[in-house]
Amino acid sequence: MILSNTSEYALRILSFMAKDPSRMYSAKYLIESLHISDKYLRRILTDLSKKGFIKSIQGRDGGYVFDKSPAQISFADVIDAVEGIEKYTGCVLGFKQCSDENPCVLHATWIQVREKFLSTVNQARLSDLNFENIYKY
Amino acid sequence: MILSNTSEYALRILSFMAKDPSRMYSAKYLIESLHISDKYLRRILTDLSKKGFIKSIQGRDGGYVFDKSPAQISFADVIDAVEGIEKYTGCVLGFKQCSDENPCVLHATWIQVREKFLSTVNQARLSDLNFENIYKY
DNA sequence: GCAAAATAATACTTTTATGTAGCATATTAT
DNA sequence: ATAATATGCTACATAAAAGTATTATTTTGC
Repeated sequence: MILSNTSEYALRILSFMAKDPSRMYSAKYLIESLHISDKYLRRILTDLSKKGFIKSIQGRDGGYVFDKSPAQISFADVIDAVEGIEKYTGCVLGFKQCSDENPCVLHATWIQVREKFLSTVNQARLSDLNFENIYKY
Repeated sequence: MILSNTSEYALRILSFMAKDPSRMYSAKYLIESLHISDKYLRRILTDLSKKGFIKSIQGRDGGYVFDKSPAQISFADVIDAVEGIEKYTGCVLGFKQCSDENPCVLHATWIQVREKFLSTVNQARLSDLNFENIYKY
């Protein structure tokens, strides 16, 4: 249920940028706003660029802009890009052969949670967030 | 969504024992049946004993038996005992001040997943499993 | 009593995720 | 041109989770 720190940071960055989705954000500004450590944040930004969510503008006055509309980016896309979604789709007991046809003892219970997770993260888009509170810390 | 290996193993052990909940299981037999590494499994068994789910019977012909009825043990109890449930109850973006009253930008979306997770693991009991398949690997 | 067979405790090793440092490369305002 | 200010890459450092080894303790059958 908990995402990795890397996914958490990636979502934090992109959802922050989504408030004003056409402007450019320098890494420096993101570091100051989001309080994620410099190099780690830069690595995630590079990753998100490679995966096509944002694009980098190098050189003086450079930064990052969305390369794809936030309306086209689901939470699942982001999670999958930075850590892989497979981790969240497997058997809760770790059995590789577990499936609807060949269920483990916890399958019927767990599938409810997993389906809710997958349907939610697949449907949720960066364009549809509540920007009343933008936490900084 | 994914549990830690330790939680996964704890659930694997207890759900295995729940098939025949009054018998005694030696660590040796559990190792052979569940293919969890010897020392790691023993540590989890010791943990589960201390937390009162099972009790150990020492000495020759010893082993482990349920100390509490499987009907009284929810998935949440097990997860909480071995790794703490707090990890699964916090803000998806890691904001400590995030709450229904003071939501982060992803709160409304994520709360659906979290509530489903929590209600499921709180309600599910070790006594109500489908024992058609017991995987060994 | 004592050997056998079990659990218990402690400390160590390995692996993975997270975080950091330093240098290389790219672009543009001047 | 070039200095300034960005991003990009590679390798290293730290922390936490996972897994292992060793030795101690407990109980029972004989």
